[in-house]
Amino acid sequence: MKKITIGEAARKSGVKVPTIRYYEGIGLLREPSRSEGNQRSYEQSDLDRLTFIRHARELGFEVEAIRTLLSLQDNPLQPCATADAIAKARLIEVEQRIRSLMALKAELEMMVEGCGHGRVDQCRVIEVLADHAQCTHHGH
Amino acid sequence: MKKITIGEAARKSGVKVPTIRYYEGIGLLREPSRSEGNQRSYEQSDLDRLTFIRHARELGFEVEAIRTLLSLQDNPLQPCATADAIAKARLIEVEQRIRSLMALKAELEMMVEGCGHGRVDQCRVIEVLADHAQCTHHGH
DNA sequence: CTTGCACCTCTAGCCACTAGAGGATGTAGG
DNA sequence: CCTACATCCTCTAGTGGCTAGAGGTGCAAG
Repeated sequence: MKKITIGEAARKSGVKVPTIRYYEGIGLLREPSRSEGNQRSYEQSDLDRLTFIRHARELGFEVEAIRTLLSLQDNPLQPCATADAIAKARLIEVEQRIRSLMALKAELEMMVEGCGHGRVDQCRVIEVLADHAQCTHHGH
Repeated sequence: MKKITIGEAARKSGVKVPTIRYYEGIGLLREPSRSEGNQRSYEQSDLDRLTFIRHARELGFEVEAIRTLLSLQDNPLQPCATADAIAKARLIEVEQRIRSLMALKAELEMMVEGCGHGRVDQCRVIEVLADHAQCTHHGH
């Protein structure tokens, strides 16, 4: 089994070196064995775990959720209801966030389109910010 | 001019009491006058400013951007190109974020739909997280 | 043997708040 | 006037998820 340095692990997993050490610190990643000179030495399974973590982070899962998902991965005979629930909860969050951002987009477009590039006292951007009643979307 | 306490200002502006003090600390809000007992006393103009700030924060503008927008509001004879640029930059950010979230949504839906509610070793959620190659969207 | 990069630990900083301790003030009722 | 009790005050520290930097050690190529 060949030794993988932290730098190599970073390149292969796409997780930055300090972030790998951080994940070890918070217990997402096991403490790897060390070389004689006290340098971390990883195996393929660590790379897999790092890739899992990176992917989950990109999907916006919080570290605590990832901790749960990893422990599920480590116990493959358990029912997957928990994993399902975590993913569903995240899906709902994402859907809400999209809706909210669409409303913001509409409002920002209104501001930008209405800007006549004149002076601030006629600027739609400042005006809309100052007067919330002008928003078409009142969800916020 | 009637005195507005910080609690009233919070209720009327929708900005929480500690956040108002925080905004004062970072110089977004002027230091208000004080009562004899050293309690903050606000005016209508402070409420307007707080509402402006809250609205801008809801639109996702960063505090530094808001600082700039507020200084523009204070100098209405300036050209509004800066305000326009800030709003446009934020619009582009929002559009990118929406695109990215749509991709995440698709991926999460795939995970959730594929989950047969069986055991973890057949769970699509865990599987997709572990194997990035299964993603249809490779933007991340 | 030296150069220079990658590694080590540790602390502090980022953003925009939020929480809590410990104490002072203001107000309504008795 | 006294007593509750909410609200206010300042100050420090914590949140999440890293990131930056200081100050030092290991290791491989030339």
